[in-house]
Amino acid sequence: MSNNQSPNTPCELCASRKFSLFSELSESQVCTISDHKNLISHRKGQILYYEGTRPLGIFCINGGVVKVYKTASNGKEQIIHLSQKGDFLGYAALLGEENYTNSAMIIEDAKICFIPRESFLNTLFSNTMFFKRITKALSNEIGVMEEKLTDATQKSIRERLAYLLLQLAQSYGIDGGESQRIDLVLSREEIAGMVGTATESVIRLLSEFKKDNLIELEGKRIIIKDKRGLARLSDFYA
Amino acid sequence: MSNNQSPNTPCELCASRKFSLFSELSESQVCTISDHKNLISHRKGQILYYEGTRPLGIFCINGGVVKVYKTASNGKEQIIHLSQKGDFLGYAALLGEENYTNSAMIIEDAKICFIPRESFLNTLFSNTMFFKRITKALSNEIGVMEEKLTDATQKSIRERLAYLLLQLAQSYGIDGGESQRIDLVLSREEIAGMVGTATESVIRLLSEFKKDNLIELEGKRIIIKDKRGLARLSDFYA
DNA sequence: TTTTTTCAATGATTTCTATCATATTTTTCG
DNA sequence: CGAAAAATATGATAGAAATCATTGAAAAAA
Repeated sequence: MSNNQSPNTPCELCASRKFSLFSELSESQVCTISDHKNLISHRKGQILYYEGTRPLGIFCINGGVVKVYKTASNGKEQIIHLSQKGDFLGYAALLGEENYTNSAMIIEDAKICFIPRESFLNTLFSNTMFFKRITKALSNEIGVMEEKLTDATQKSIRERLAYLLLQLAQSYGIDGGESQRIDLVLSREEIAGMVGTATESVIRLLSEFKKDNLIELEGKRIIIKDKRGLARLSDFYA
Repeated sequence: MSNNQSPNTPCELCASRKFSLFSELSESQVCTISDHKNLISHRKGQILYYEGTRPLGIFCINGGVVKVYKTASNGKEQIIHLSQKGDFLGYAALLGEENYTNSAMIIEDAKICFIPRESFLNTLFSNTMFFKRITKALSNEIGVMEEKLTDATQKSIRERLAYLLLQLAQSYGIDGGESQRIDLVLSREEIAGMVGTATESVIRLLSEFKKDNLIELEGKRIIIKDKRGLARLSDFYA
Protein backbone atom coordinates (compact mmCIF):
# COMPACT_ATOMS: atom_id res chain seq x y z
CA MET A 1 0.00 0.00 0.00
CA SER A 2 1.04 3.61 0.43
CA ASN A 3 4.13 4.34 2.49
CA ASN A 4 5.30 7.60 4.00
CA GLN A 5 8.28 9.25 2.43
CA SER A 6 11.13 9.59 4.88
CA PRO A 7 12.62 12.87 3.74
CA ASN A 8 9.35 14.80 3.68
CA THR A 9 10.46 17.71 1.53
CA PRO A 10 8.93 20.91 2.87
CA CYS A 11 6.58 22.72 0.51
CA GLU A 12 8.82 25.78 0.48
CA LEU A 13 11.44 23.69 -1.29
CA CYS A 14 9.05 21.67 -3.41
CA ALA A 15 9.94 21.80 -7.07
CA SER A 16 6.34 21.50 -8.21
CA ARG A 17 5.18 24.44 -6.12
CA LYS A 18 5.81 27.03 -8.78
CA PHE A 19 3.46 25.14 -11.11
CA SER A 20 0.73 24.96 -8.54
CA LEU A 21 -1.94 27.13 -7.02
CA PHE A 22 0.44 27.50 -4.08
CA SER A 23 2.53 29.87 -6.13
CA GLU A 24 0.32 32.62 -4.67
CA LEU A 25 1.28 31.88 -1.11
CA SER A 26 3.84 33.77 0.95
CA GLU A 27 6.82 31.93 2.37
CA SER A 28 5.35 31.77 5.85
CA GLN A 29 1.98 30.51 4.68
CA VAL A 30 3.60 27.78 2.67
CA CYS A 31 5.37 26.73 5.85
CA THR A 32 2.10 26.48 7.75
CA ILE A 33 0.78 24.17 5.08
CA SER A 34 4.06 22.35 4.97
CA ASP A 35 4.00 21.53 8.69
CA HIS A 36 0.74 19.65 8.32
CA LYS A 37 1.13 17.97 5.01
CA ASN A 38 2.03 14.40 4.40
CA LEU A 39 3.86 13.16 1.34
CA ILE A 40 2.85 9.71 0.22
CA SER A 41 4.06 7.55 -2.63
CA HIS A 42 1.42 5.83 -4.67
CA ARG A 43 1.71 3.05 -7.17
CA LYS A 44 -0.20 2.76 -10.40
CA GLY A 45 -3.69 1.42 -9.77
CA GLN A 46 -4.05 2.77 -6.26
CA ILE A 47 -7.13 4.76 -5.40
CA LEU A 48 -6.75 8.22 -3.93
CA TYR A 49 -10.39 8.59 -3.02
CA TYR A 50 -13.78 7.23 -3.99
CA GLU A 51 -16.86 9.02 -5.23
CA GLY A 52 -19.41 9.40 -2.46
CA THR A 53 -16.93 9.54 0.42
CA ARG A 54 -16.20 12.55 2.57
CA PRO A 55 -13.18 14.69 1.74
CA LEU A 56 -10.82 15.14 4.67
CA GLY A 57 -8.36 17.38 2.91
CA ILE A 58 -6.91 18.07 -0.48
CA PHE A 59 -4.20 16.43 -2.53
CA CYS A 60 -1.32 18.18 -4.22
CA ILE A 61 0.45 16.21 -6.89
CA ASN A 62 4.21 16.30 -6.70
CA GLY A 63 4.73 13.89 -9.54
CA GLY A 64 2.96 11.16 -11.47
CA VAL A 65 -0.44 11.12 -13.12
CA VAL A 66 -3.93 10.68 -11.68
CA LYS A 67 -7.18 10.01 -13.50
CA VAL A 68 -10.31 11.60 -12.10
CA TYR A 69 -13.41 9.73 -13.18
CA LYS A 70 -17.03 8.87 -12.53
CA THR A 71 -18.48 5.40 -12.76
CA ALA A 72 -21.68 5.42 -14.80
CA SER A 73 -24.68 3.25 -13.96
CA ASN A 74 -23.67 0.85 -16.73
CA GLY A 75 -20.35 0.30 -15.00
CA LYS A 76 -18.26 2.21 -17.51
CA GLU A 77 -15.84 4.90 -16.44
CA GLN A 78 -16.12 8.44 -17.69
CA ILE A 79 -12.77 10.09 -17.16
CA ILE A 80 -13.30 13.74 -16.28
CA HIS A 81 -9.68 14.76 -16.57
CA LEU A 82 -6.09 13.77 -15.89
CA SER A 83 -4.05 15.57 -13.25
CA GLN A 84 -0.30 15.86 -12.98
CA LYS A 85 2.51 17.68 -11.21
CA GLY A 86 1.35 20.84 -9.49
CA ASP A 87 -2.37 20.05 -9.76
CA PHE A 88 -4.68 20.11 -6.79
CA LEU A 89 -7.26 17.41 -6.30
CA GLY A 90 -10.43 17.29 -4.27
CA TYR A 91 -10.80 20.93 -3.36
CA ALA A 92 -14.10 21.30 -5.18
CA ALA A 93 -15.73 18.70 -2.94
CA LEU A 94 -14.23 20.35 0.12
CA LEU A 95 -15.37 23.84 -0.86
CA GLY A 96 -18.71 22.55 -2.10
CA GLU A 97 -19.25 20.96 1.30
CA GLU A 98 -20.24 17.74 -0.33
CA ASN A 99 -18.92 14.24 -0.74
CA TYR A 100 -16.58 13.53 -3.60
CA THR A 101 -18.46 13.67 -6.88
CA ASN A 102 -15.79 11.57 -8.56
CA SER A 103 -13.05 9.05 -7.88
CA ALA A 104 -9.31 9.37 -8.38
CA MET A 105 -6.88 6.64 -9.33
CA ILE A 106 -3.12 6.74 -9.90
CA ILE A 107 -2.25 5.83 -13.47
CA GLU A 108 1.46 6.64 -13.30
CA ASP A 109 3.43 6.14 -10.07
CA ALA A 110 2.98 9.29 -8.07
CA LYS A 111 4.09 11.30 -5.09
CA ILE A 112 1.24 13.21 -3.64
CA CYS A 113 0.94 15.47 -0.62
CA PHE A 114 -2.15 15.31 1.51
CA ILE A 115 -3.07 18.57 3.19
CA PRO A 116 -5.69 18.20 5.91
CA ARG A 117 -8.93 20.08 5.59
CA GLU A 118 -8.27 22.52 8.41
CA SER A 119 -4.84 23.72 7.39
CA PHE A 120 -6.01 24.14 3.83
CA LEU A 121 -9.16 26.02 4.73
CA ASN A 122 -7.44 28.20 7.31
CA THR A 123 -4.80 29.24 4.85
CA LEU A 124 -7.46 29.81 2.22
CA PHE A 125 -9.69 31.99 4.35
CA SER A 126 -6.84 34.05 5.73
CA ASN A 127 -5.33 34.79 2.36
CA THR A 128 -7.67 36.52 -0.07
CA MET A 129 -5.14 36.30 -2.87
CA PHE A 130 -4.97 32.54 -2.52
CA PHE A 131 -8.74 32.27 -2.16
CA LYS A 132 -9.20 34.29 -5.34
CA ARG A 133 -6.76 32.06 -7.15
CA ILE A 134 -8.65 28.93 -6.13
CA THR A 135 -11.97 30.48 -7.07
CA LYS A 136 -10.55 31.38 -10.43
CA ALA A 137 -9.50 27.78 -10.95
CA LEU A 138 -12.98 26.56 -10.03
CA SER A 139 -14.57 29.03 -12.44
CA ASN A 140 -12.29 28.06 -15.29
CA GLU A 141 -13.06 24.41 -14.63
CA ILE A 142 -16.75 25.10 -15.20
CA GLY A 143 -16.00 26.58 -18.61
CA VAL A 144 -13.96 23.52 -19.49
CA MET A 145 -16.77 21.20 -18.45
CA GLU A 146 -19.28 23.15 -20.53
CA GLU A 147 -17.04 22.66 -23.52
CA LYS A 148 -16.70 18.95 -22.85
CA LEU A 149 -20.44 18.53 -22.50
CA THR A 150 -21.05 20.32 -25.78
CA ASP A 151 -18.44 18.24 -27.56
CA ALA A 152 -19.90 15.05 -26.09
CA THR A 153 -23.37 15.74 -27.46
CA GLN A 154 -22.49 17.43 -30.74
CA LYS A 155 -19.34 15.81 -32.03
CA SER A 156 -18.67 12.37 -33.39
CA ILE A 157 -16.40 9.86 -31.71
CA ARG A 158 -13.85 10.34 -34.45
CA GLU A 159 -13.75 14.08 -33.87
CA ARG A 160 -13.51 13.67 -30.12
CA LEU A 161 -10.71 11.12 -30.31
CA ALA A 162 -8.71 13.25 -32.73
CA TYR A 163 -9.12 16.19 -30.38
CA LEU A 164 -8.11 14.14 -27.35
CA LEU A 165 -4.91 13.01 -29.04
CA LEU A 166 -3.99 16.62 -29.70
CA GLN A 167 -4.66 17.51 -26.08
CA LEU A 168 -2.59 14.59 -24.83
CA ALA A 169 0.24 15.64 -27.12
CA GLN A 170 0.00 19.11 -25.63
CA SER A 171 0.19 17.90 -22.04
CA TYR A 172 2.34 14.81 -22.33
CA GLY A 173 4.11 15.15 -25.65
CA ILE A 174 7.87 14.80 -25.94
CA ASP A 175 9.98 16.01 -28.87
CA GLY A 176 8.59 19.03 -30.57
CA GLY A 177 7.76 19.70 -34.15
CA GLU A 178 5.30 17.81 -36.23
CA SER A 179 6.04 14.36 -34.74
CA GLN A 180 5.36 14.00 -31.04
CA ARG A 181 5.30 10.99 -28.76
CA ILE A 182 2.68 10.94 -26.03
CA ASP A 183 4.65 10.04 -22.92
CA LEU A 184 1.82 8.49 -20.97
CA VAL A 185 0.60 4.91 -20.81
CA LEU A 186 -3.15 4.68 -21.22
CA SER A 187 -5.05 1.50 -21.97
CA ARG A 188 -7.45 1.60 -24.90
CA GLU A 189 -10.20 1.26 -22.33
CA GLU A 190 -9.00 4.40 -20.56
CA ILE A 191 -8.84 6.32 -23.79
CA ALA A 192 -12.39 5.16 -24.41
CA GLY A 193 -13.30 6.46 -20.96
CA MET A 194 -11.89 9.86 -21.81
CA VAL A 195 -13.67 10.10 -25.14
CA GLY A 196 -16.86 8.54 -23.82
CA THR A 197 -17.16 5.60 -26.14
CA ALA A 198 -16.61 1.84 -26.38
CA THR A 199 -13.13 0.38 -26.25
CA GLU A 200 -13.52 -1.29 -29.64
CA SER A 201 -14.39 2.02 -31.24
CA VAL A 202 -11.17 3.54 -29.95
CA ILE A 203 -9.13 0.61 -31.25
CA ARG A 204 -10.79 0.82 -34.64
CA LEU A 205 -10.32 4.56 -34.95
CA LEU A 206 -6.70 4.42 -33.84
CA SER A 207 -6.10 1.82 -36.56
CA GLU A 208 -7.79 4.12 -39.03
CA PHE A 209 -5.68 7.10 -37.92
CA LYS A 210 -2.61 4.95 -38.29
CA LYS A 211 -3.60 3.85 -41.76
CA ASP A 212 -4.15 7.49 -42.66
CA ASN A 213 -0.65 8.31 -41.41
CA LEU A 214 -1.93 10.62 -38.69
CA ILE A 215 -0.37 8.64 -35.87
CA GLU A 216 1.96 5.74 -35.22
CA LEU A 217 1.40 2.99 -32.66
CA GLU A 218 4.14 1.39 -30.57
CA GLY A 219 2.28 -0.88 -28.24
CA LYS A 220 0.34 1.37 -25.92
CA ARG A 221 2.39 4.39 -26.96
CA ILE A 222 0.97 6.77 -29.48
CA ILE A 223 3.08 9.00 -31.67
CA ILE A 224 1.38 11.95 -33.28
CA LYS A 225 2.63 12.30 -36.83
CA ASP A 226 0.25 14.84 -38.33
CA LYS A 227 -1.18 17.41 -35.95
CA ARG A 228 -2.67 19.41 -38.76
CA GLY A 229 -4.52 16.38 -40.03
CA LEU A 230 -5.86 15.55 -36.59
CA ALA A 231 -6.89 19.16 -36.08
CA ARG A 232 -8.79 19.03 -39.34
CA LEU A 233 -10.50 15.81 -38.28
CA SER A 234 -11.39 17.16 -34.85
CA ASP A 235 -13.32 20.09 -36.22
CA PHE A 236 -16.70 19.91 -37.83
CA TYR A 237 -16.01 22.06 -40.84
CA ALA A 238 -12.53 21.67 -42.19
CA MET B 1 -35.48 46.33 -26.51
CA SER B 2 -34.82 46.44 -22.79
CA ASN B 3 -36.32 49.26 -20.76
CA ASN B 4 -35.53 50.35 -17.25
CA GLN B 5 -38.05 49.66 -14.53
CA SER B 6 -39.26 52.85 -12.90
CA PRO B 7 -39.79 51.62 -9.33
CA ASN B 8 -36.36 50.06 -8.92
CA THR B 9 -37.14 47.90 -5.90
CA PRO B 10 -34.14 47.90 -3.58
CA CYS B 11 -32.49 44.52 -3.01
CA GLU B 12 -33.27 44.67 0.71
CA LEU B 13 -36.95 44.46 -0.18
CA CYS B 14 -36.56 42.08 -3.08
CA ALA B 15 -38.79 39.05 -2.73
CA SER B 16 -36.40 36.78 -4.58
CA ARG B 17 -33.48 37.64 -2.33
CA LYS B 18 -34.15 34.91 0.19
CA PHE B 19 -33.88 32.34 -2.60
CA SER B 20 -30.60 33.73 -3.80
CA LEU B 21 -26.95 33.70 -2.85
CA PHE B 22 -27.58 37.16 -1.40
CA SER B 23 -29.31 35.55 1.53
CA GLU B 24 -25.88 35.50 3.19
CA LEU B 25 -25.42 39.25 3.06
CA SER B 26 -25.99 41.64 5.93
CA GLU B 27 -28.56 44.39 5.55
CA SER B 28 -25.94 47.07 4.94
CA GLN B 29 -24.09 45.03 2.38
CA VAL B 30 -27.26 44.37 0.48
CA CYS B 31 -27.79 48.12 0.39
CA THR B 32 -24.37 48.70 -1.14
CA ILE B 33 -25.23 46.26 -3.88
CA SER B 34 -28.68 47.76 -4.18
CA ASP B 35 -27.37 51.26 -4.79
CA HIS B 36 -25.50 50.15 -7.85
CA LYS B 37 -27.82 47.65 -9.37
CA ASN B 38 -30.12 48.15 -12.28
CA LEU B 39 -33.37 46.30 -12.79
CA ILE B 40 -34.21 45.63 -16.39
CA SER B 41 -37.20 43.96 -17.98
CA HIS B 42 -36.47 41.51 -20.71
CA ARG B 43 -38.75 39.91 -23.26
CA LYS B 44 -38.60 36.37 -24.46
CA GLY B 45 -35.91 35.93 -27.08
CA GLN B 46 -33.66 38.72 -25.85
CA ILE B 47 -30.01 37.99 -25.28
CA LEU B 48 -28.47 38.75 -21.92
CA TYR B 49 -24.91 38.17 -23.06
CA TYR B 50 -22.97 36.36 -25.74
CA GLU B 51 -20.27 33.75 -25.43
CA GLY B 52 -16.85 35.24 -26.02
CA THR B 53 -17.68 38.74 -24.76
CA ARG B 54 -16.31 40.34 -21.63
CA PRO B 55 -18.39 40.22 -18.44
CA LEU B 56 -19.00 43.64 -16.93
CA GLY B 57 -20.97 42.45 -13.96
CA ILE B 58 -23.34 39.76 -12.86
CA PHE B 59 -27.06 39.21 -13.33
CA CYS B 60 -29.52 38.33 -10.62
CA ILE B 61 -32.83 36.96 -11.80
CA ASN B 62 -35.87 38.47 -10.15
CA GLY B 63 -38.35 36.58 -12.25
CA GLY B 64 -38.66 34.77 -15.56
CA VAL B 65 -36.50 32.06 -17.07
CA VAL B 66 -33.16 32.20 -18.86
CA LYS B 67 -31.43 29.52 -20.88
CA VAL B 68 -27.66 29.32 -20.68
CA TYR B 69 -26.19 27.62 -23.72
CA LYS B 70 -23.22 27.07 -25.95
CA THR B 71 -23.36 27.07 -29.72
CA ALA B 72 -21.52 24.05 -31.11
CA SER B 73 -19.45 24.17 -34.28
CA ASN B 74 -22.32 22.51 -36.16
CA GLY B 75 -24.59 25.41 -35.25
CA LYS B 76 -26.67 23.49 -32.73
CA GLU B 77 -27.27 24.78 -29.24
CA GLN B 78 -26.27 22.80 -26.19
CA ILE B 79 -28.26 24.16 -23.29
CA ILE B 80 -26.13 24.01 -20.15
CA HIS B 81 -28.92 24.82 -17.73
CA LEU B 82 -31.99 26.95 -17.13
CA SER B 83 -31.95 29.71 -14.53
CA GLN B 84 -34.86 31.25 -12.71
CA LYS B 85 -35.81 33.49 -9.79
CA GLY B 86 -32.98 33.95 -7.32
CA ASP B 87 -30.29 32.55 -9.59
CA PHE B 88 -27.09 34.41 -10.37
CA LEU B 89 -25.70 34.49 -13.86
CA GLY B 90 -22.26 35.21 -15.19
CA TYR B 91 -20.26 35.15 -11.99
CA ALA B 92 -18.12 32.24 -13.12
CA ALA B 93 -16.76 34.20 -16.06
CA LEU B 94 -16.15 37.19 -13.80
CA LEU B 95 -14.34 35.17 -11.15
CA GLY B 96 -12.54 33.10 -13.76
CA GLU B 97 -11.25 36.34 -15.28
CA GLU B 98 -12.25 35.14 -18.69
CA ASN B 99 -14.79 35.99 -21.35
CA TYR B 100 -18.21 34.39 -21.15
CA THR B 101 -17.94 30.69 -21.93
CA ASN B 102 -21.64 30.56 -22.81
CA SER B 103 -24.53 32.70 -23.95
CA ALA B 104 -27.76 33.54 -22.13
CA MET B 105 -31.19 34.11 -23.66
CA ILE B 106 -34.51 34.94 -22.04
CA ILE B 107 -37.05 32.19 -22.66
CA GLU B 108 -39.79 33.52 -20.38
CA ASP B 109 -40.28 37.27 -19.87
CA ALA B 110 -37.95 38.26 -17.09
CA LYS B 111 -36.89 40.94 -14.67
CA ILE B 112 -33.21 40.84 -14.06
CA CYS B 113 -30.90 42.99 -11.99
CA PHE B 114 -27.50 43.87 -13.31
CA ILE B 115 -24.83 44.37 -10.66
CA PRO B 116 -21.67 45.97 -11.96
CA ARG B 117 -18.42 44.11 -11.62
CA GLU B 118 -16.89 46.42 -9.04
CA SER B 119 -19.74 46.48 -6.53
CA PHE B 120 -20.11 42.74 -6.78
CA LEU B 121 -16.42 42.01 -6.35
CA ASN B 122 -15.98 44.55 -3.56
CA THR B 123 -18.83 43.04 -1.61
CA LEU B 124 -17.50 39.58 -2.30
CA PHE B 125 -13.96 40.25 -1.16
CA SER B 126 -15.01 42.12 1.95
CA ASN B 127 -17.40 39.43 3.12
CA THR B 128 -15.82 36.04 3.60
CA MET B 129 -19.18 34.44 4.34
CA PHE B 130 -20.55 35.59 1.01
CA PHE B 131 -17.34 34.63 -0.78
CA LYS B 132 -17.56 31.16 0.73
CA ARG B 133 -21.15 30.83 -0.37
CA ILE B 134 -20.29 31.73 -3.96
CA THR B 135 -17.35 29.36 -3.96
CA LYS B 136 -19.59 26.63 -2.71
CA ALA B 137 -22.01 27.29 -5.57
CA LEU B 138 -19.17 27.12 -8.09
CA SER B 139 -17.93 23.86 -6.60
CA ASN B 140 -21.38 22.29 -6.66
CA GLU B 141 -21.79 23.36 -10.26
CA ILE B 142 -18.69 21.38 -11.19
CA GLY B 143 -20.20 18.25 -9.69
CA VAL B 144 -23.38 18.82 -11.67
CA MET B 145 -21.44 19.22 -14.89
CA GLU B 146 -19.50 16.03 -14.25
CA GLU B 147 -22.79 14.22 -13.89
CA LYS B 148 -24.13 15.73 -17.10
CA LEU B 149 -21.02 14.78 -19.00
CA THR B 150 -21.21 11.20 -17.76
CA ASP B 151 -24.89 10.96 -18.66
CA ALA B 152 -24.21 12.43 -22.09
CA THR B 153 -21.64 9.78 -22.96
CA GLN B 154 -23.13 6.77 -21.19
CA LYS B 155 -26.89 7.07 -21.40
CA SER B 156 -29.26 6.79 -24.32
CA ILE B 157 -31.34 9.66 -25.60
CA ARG B 158 -34.45 7.97 -24.23
CA GLU B 159 -32.95 7.80 -20.76
CA ARG B 160 -31.73 11.37 -20.87
CA LEU B 161 -35.06 12.72 -22.06
CA ALA B 162 -36.98 10.82 -19.40
CA TYR B 163 -34.62 12.21 -16.78
CA LEU B 164 -34.93 15.74 -18.12
CA LEU B 165 -38.72 15.59 -17.89
CA LEU B 166 -38.46 14.59 -14.25
CA GLN B 167 -36.08 17.45 -13.56
CA LEU B 168 -38.33 19.94 -15.32
CA ALA B 169 -41.28 18.66 -13.30
CA GLN B 170 -39.22 19.21 -10.17
CA SER B 171 -38.33 22.80 -11.03
CA TYR B 172 -41.36 23.96 -12.98
CA GLY B 173 -44.07 21.50 -12.07
CA ILE B 174 -47.47 22.67 -10.84
CA ASP B 175 -49.98 20.51 -9.00
CA GLY B 176 -48.43 17.84 -6.87
CA GLY B 177 -48.96 14.14 -6.78
CA GLU B 178 -48.48 11.76 -9.63
CA SER B 179 -49.74 14.09 -12.39
CA GLN B 180 -47.78 17.28 -12.83
CA ARG B 181 -47.85 19.96 -15.50
CA ILE B 182 -44.55 21.50 -16.53
CA ASP B 183 -45.24 25.22 -16.40
CA LEU B 184 -42.63 26.29 -18.91
CA VAL B 185 -42.84 26.70 -22.65
CA LEU B 186 -39.96 25.04 -24.43
CA SER B 187 -39.82 24.34 -28.14
CA ARG B 188 -38.99 20.80 -29.18
CA GLU B 189 -35.75 22.21 -30.49
CA GLU B 190 -34.89 23.60 -27.08
CA ILE B 191 -35.65 20.32 -25.39
CA ALA B 192 -33.34 18.71 -27.93
CA GLY B 193 -30.70 21.26 -26.98
CA MET B 194 -31.03 20.32 -23.33
CA VAL B 195 -30.81 16.58 -23.98
CA GLY B 196 -28.17 16.96 -26.64
CA THR B 197 -29.94 15.33 -29.55
CA ALA B 198 -31.81 16.08 -32.78
CA THR B 199 -35.21 17.76 -32.66
CA GLU B 200 -36.90 14.88 -34.48
CA SER B 201 -35.62 12.42 -31.91
CA VAL B 202 -37.24 14.44 -29.13
CA ILE B 203 -40.53 14.58 -31.01
CA ARG B 204 -40.48 10.86 -31.65
CA LEU B 205 -39.66 9.99 -28.06
CA LEU B 206 -42.29 12.34 -26.66
CA SER B 207 -44.83 10.61 -28.90
CA GLU B 208 -43.62 7.28 -27.61
CA PHE B 209 -43.86 8.44 -23.97
CA LYS B 210 -47.37 9.67 -24.68
CA LYS B 211 -48.36 6.38 -26.25
CA ASP B 212 -46.97 4.61 -23.18
CA ASN B 213 -49.09 6.85 -20.95
CA LEU B 214 -46.08 8.38 -19.25
CA ILE B 215 -46.91 11.91 -20.31
CA GLU B 216 -49.63 13.95 -21.97
CA LEU B 217 -49.10 16.64 -24.58
CA GLU B 218 -51.12 19.86 -24.80
CA GLY B 219 -49.39 21.76 -27.55
CA LYS B 220 -46.02 22.71 -26.21
CA ARG B 221 -47.07 21.89 -22.65
CA ILE B 222 -46.05 18.60 -21.18
CA ILE B 223 -47.92 16.91 -18.36
CA ILE B 224 -46.10 14.24 -16.43
CA LYS B 225 -48.49 11.39 -15.75
CA ASP B 226 -46.24 8.64 -14.47
CA LYS B 227 -43.13 9.76 -12.62
CA ARG B 228 -42.32 6.27 -11.53
CA GLY B 229 -42.40 5.06 -15.11
CA LEU B 230 -40.15 7.88 -16.28
CA ALA B 231 -37.77 7.24 -13.41
CA ARG B 232 -37.58 3.61 -14.43
CA LEU B 233 -36.87 4.61 -18.02
CA SER B 234 -34.24 7.13 -17.03
CA ASP B 235 -32.13 4.59 -15.20
CA PHE B 236 -30.01 1.95 -16.81
CA TYR B 237 -31.11 -0.99 -14.75
CA ALA B 238 -34.77 -0.95 -13.82
C1' DT C 1 -59.63 36.64 -42.34
C1' DT C 2 -56.35 34.90 -45.36
C1' DT C 3 -51.71 34.17 -46.26
C1' DT C 4 -47.29 33.09 -44.86
C1' DT C 5 -44.16 31.25 -41.91
C1' DT C 6 -42.78 28.54 -38.29
C1' DC C 7 -43.11 24.45 -35.66
C1' DA C 8 -44.56 19.67 -34.83
C1' DA C 9 -45.29 15.10 -36.44
C1' DT C 10 -44.20 11.06 -38.97
C1' DG C 11 -42.06 8.04 -42.45
C1' DA C 12 -37.98 6.43 -45.05
C1' DT C 13 -33.27 5.97 -45.22
C1' DT C 14 -28.51 6.24 -43.97
C1' DT C 15 -24.86 6.59 -40.87
C1' DC C 16 -22.65 5.82 -36.88
C1' DT C 17 -21.59 3.27 -33.01
C1' DA C 18 -22.31 -0.50 -29.63
C1' DT C 19 -22.34 -5.12 -29.08
C1' DC C 20 -21.08 -9.79 -29.88
C1' DA C 21 -17.76 -13.08 -31.50
C1' DT C 22 -13.26 -14.60 -32.26
C1' DA C 23 -8.38 -14.39 -33.15
C1' DT C 24 -4.00 -12.59 -31.95
C1' DT C 25 -0.77 -10.41 -29.19
C1' DT C 26 1.04 -8.94 -24.88
C1' DT C 27 1.49 -9.20 -20.06
C1' DT C 28 1.31 -11.48 -15.70
C1' DC C 29 2.39 -14.92 -12.70
C1' DG C 30 3.16 -19.66 -11.02
C1' DC D 1 10.37 -20.46 -18.90
C1' DG D 2 5.53 -21.69 -20.13
C1' DA D 3 0.63 -21.39 -18.90
C1' DA D 4 -2.99 -18.41 -17.95
C1' DA D 5 -4.96 -14.09 -18.10
C1' DA D 6 -5.54 -9.71 -19.92
C1' DA D 7 -5.41 -6.48 -23.57
C1' DT D 8 -5.56 -5.50 -28.41
C1' DA D 9 -7.25 -6.23 -32.93
C1' DT D 10 -10.65 -7.19 -36.42
C1' DG D 11 -14.97 -8.90 -38.48
C1' DA D 12 -20.00 -9.35 -38.45
C1' DT D 13 -24.24 -7.69 -36.96
C1' DA D 14 -27.76 -5.13 -34.68
C1' DG D 15 -29.53 -1.01 -32.82
C1' DA D 16 -29.79 3.73 -32.02
C1' DA D 17 -30.06 8.03 -33.64
C1' DA D 18 -29.21 11.53 -37.40
C1' DT D 19 -30.60 13.10 -41.61
C1' DC D 20 -33.69 13.86 -45.36
C1' DA D 21 -38.30 14.39 -46.99
C1' DT D 22 -43.06 15.37 -46.58
C1' DT D 23 -47.37 16.45 -44.37
C1' DG D 24 -50.11 18.67 -41.08
C1' DA D 25 -50.96 22.03 -37.42
C1' DA D 26 -50.31 26.24 -35.12
C1' DA D 27 -48.74 30.88 -34.80
C1' DA D 28 -47.55 35.24 -36.84
C1' DA D 29 -48.08 38.61 -40.23
C1' DA D 30 -50.37 40.89 -43.87
